[in-house]
Amino acid sequence: MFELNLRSRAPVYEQLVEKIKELIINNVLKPDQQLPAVRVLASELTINPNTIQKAYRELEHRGYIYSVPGKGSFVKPAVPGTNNARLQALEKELGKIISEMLYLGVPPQEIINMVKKQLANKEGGKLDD
Amino acid sequence: MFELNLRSRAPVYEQLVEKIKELIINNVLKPDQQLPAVRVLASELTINPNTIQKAYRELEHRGYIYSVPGKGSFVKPAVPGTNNARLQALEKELGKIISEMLYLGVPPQEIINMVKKQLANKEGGKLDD
DNA sequence: TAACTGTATTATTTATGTTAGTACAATAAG
DNA sequence: CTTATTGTACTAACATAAATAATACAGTTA
Repeated sequence: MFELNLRSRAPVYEQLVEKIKELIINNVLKPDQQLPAVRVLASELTINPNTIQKAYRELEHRGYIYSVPGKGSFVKPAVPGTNNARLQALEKELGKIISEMLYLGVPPQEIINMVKKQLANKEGGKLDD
Repeated sequence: MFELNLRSRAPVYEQLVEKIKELIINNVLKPDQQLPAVRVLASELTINPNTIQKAYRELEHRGYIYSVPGKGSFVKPAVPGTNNARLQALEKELGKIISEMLYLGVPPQEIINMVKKQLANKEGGKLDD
């Protein structure tokens, strides 16, 4: 499914959260699609099932998946306009990145072009549906 | 100078790195300006000098400050076009944020408007010089 | 019933962050 | 030269978090 960097200073469960979140955001994992079972994924990645469960618990807490005992864990369909807190955090992050780009000497117009280019790429990516 | 969240899961030295980096990027700390001495800042924040030194070491490694034994630690002037690796990382981060905004239902045009608004704010901030 | 799901619990090991205390060389000012 | 500052280095001790290991239990499905 994906790979992990065991040497990284970032905890394994955090890496898992980021990777899976990324797959969900990029629509590689579709809404209501079932995720690998805790034990299965643990076996594939040769890490402890508890670590997977910790990642799944975190993903559920952040609203990206939902788990049903006895059935499995599934991708939670996104409901637009629901996550204003997260959106506000993203806008703040965006501000930090822009500030640092300016600091590194990138002209404002080039930053806008970067964004437009990224948006164009994502639109193209929607053809995955 | 600033405040720290000792209850946060983020290590104190990492918080320090982020805060100081932010002050440098936003030009609150000017190029070649001297930073507080390791022991002084440790005393102000009532934390161990070793923790401050660890943060300073990290900041120096990332290219934001330079330290001279016997003299002090200073803000390193940014040289545009020098940090392509960091710029590439920022562009990647930017992509992630844009992807998540789209995922949350933000229209592309609104994202561009956000960026333009942020850029306008930063231009205004340049009046600090 | 049997084989799967998620979930919970306890104990142990390992890694990292933080503090504490001490020490040394370079710099600047008296 | 002396003194007080600076950054830097080192070891030891402690606290916390991450990760593993080994079970166990309840809900679901065939």
